[in-house]
Amino acid sequence: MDLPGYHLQQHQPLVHHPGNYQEDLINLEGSSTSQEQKTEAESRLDSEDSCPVCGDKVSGYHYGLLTCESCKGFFKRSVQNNKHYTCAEQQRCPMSLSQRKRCPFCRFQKCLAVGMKKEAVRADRMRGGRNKFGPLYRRDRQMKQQKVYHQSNTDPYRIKVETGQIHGPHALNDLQVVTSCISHPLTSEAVNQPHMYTSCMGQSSEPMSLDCTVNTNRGLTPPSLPYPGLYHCTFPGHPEEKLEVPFGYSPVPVNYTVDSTPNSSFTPRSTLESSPSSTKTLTPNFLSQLLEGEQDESQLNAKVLASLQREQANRGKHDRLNTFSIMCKMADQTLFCLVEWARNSSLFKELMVEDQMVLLQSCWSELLVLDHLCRQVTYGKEGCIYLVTGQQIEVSTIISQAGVTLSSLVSRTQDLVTKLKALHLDRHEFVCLKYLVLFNPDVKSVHNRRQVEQTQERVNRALMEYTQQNHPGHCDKFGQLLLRLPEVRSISLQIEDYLYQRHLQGDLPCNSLLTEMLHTKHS
DNA sequence: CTAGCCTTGATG
DNA sequence: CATCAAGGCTAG
Repeated sequence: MDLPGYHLQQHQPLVHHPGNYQEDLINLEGSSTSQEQKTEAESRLDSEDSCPVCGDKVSGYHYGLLTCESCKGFFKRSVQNNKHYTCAEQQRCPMSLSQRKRCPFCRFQKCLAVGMKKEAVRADRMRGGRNKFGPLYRRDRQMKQQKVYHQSNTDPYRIKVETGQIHGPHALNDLQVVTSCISHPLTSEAVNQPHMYTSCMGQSSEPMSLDCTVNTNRGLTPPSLPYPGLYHCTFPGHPEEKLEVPFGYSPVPVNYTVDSTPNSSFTPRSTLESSPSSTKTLTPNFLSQLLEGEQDESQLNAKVLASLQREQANRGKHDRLNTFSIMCKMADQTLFCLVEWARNSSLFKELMVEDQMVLLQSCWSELLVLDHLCRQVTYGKEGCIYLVTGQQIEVSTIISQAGVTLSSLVSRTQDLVTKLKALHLDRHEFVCLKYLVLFNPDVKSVHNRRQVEQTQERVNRALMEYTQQNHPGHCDKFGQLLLRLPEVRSISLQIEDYLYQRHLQGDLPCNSLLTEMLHTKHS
């Protein structure tokens, strides 16, 4: 079995057998030999100083980060000679010690994706001395030292998992830990924060049916509504939560006008109710009501994690989901929650169902990206990605094991996280951005364009007032937030392309809302 | 073209 | 003066 996109083998130059996810899982179940354990430990130690581009031995900081000598030279030649390579494949060639020579295009792309800096190649070819990245290297070194100290002392992930298993310290990388948590609920319970196992665990202990109603109703739905999954589905892990909207039902009269009843379903609320902040905006209740639809993160974590664990448990030992599939399932369930969020939103309910569908079809990936970004800004630690299950993966682990496209996606997204963290994006602003993305009047085939437009403008105004009132010192936070949206869109489009490619290769788990969304756009 | 080794020179 | 990231050189 191979692990598409996660070229584990590149990363483990000393491993005798190529990286094999299924084997990793089996090993975790206690069948690994001491030889295998040794190689895993070796590979873990290797990953500490292996080149993020090809996995070879690091020779020092070059052009912005720790790389090997050959990638340093390759990057230098490429930039100095202004090389323009082309890829004979799909621009996602694997990069490893043995394969790095095959495709200079993908190698160079990966160099850029992991963060090698063209600016560090000197135009004047001056030798010796230091450049402006000197301080960066020093900080990086300090950070790495702190991280090693932190991990060996306080990181609950590694310590708990490893004491639970037979492995010595650093035997597992983050991805293996995350996936093994899903495969071994008992282990992960010890691994994750205790608060995650409070409210949701008992809700549905029966086996999940992932091929819930997402696709099975396809034949029964009217042809005019090409998108059965969107409105006929249950949360994968919660069959009892059946939330179906009859297709003929439209909550708003056809002759709806915004001016006569601008927010019929948006009644002002008592001030006794939990208002998350003391905002003195003209529309404080409007914002707090937008915020009401937000799901509690720890409940969401537990729900998704439990659902994935159930799915994995129901699979045969040799039928386990691989890392990529697990990530897809996470995205799929997040997507499901986002669709639910929209459908439960009073503003959204005011739209006609057809418009609801085209809006969601148009912006689902942007909502996913926004949701991910908010999670990182709120919970993500420096250099880590916080998953919807509450688990964390180090960015460097992903980048070192991912293909070119995925690496660049992760890098772009992390750059955006950094910018949003610097802006101190809060929950109110995040909700507004979600609504701004959802109510996009430029979507083709929206019937009631004016209604969408006016809602978007209303949210936009609320966001502007909120940022001005709550961050008066931060000049133009509003504008800065809006300026991030084009990048969100761009990333989401790249993700759609990537996922569709993987889907065509049969890498995506079937029967998912995700694949259905991808199909709708490409049909 | 690749990649290992060599030379250079600002920085602390 | 040691360090170490730049660029240079060259056999394969």
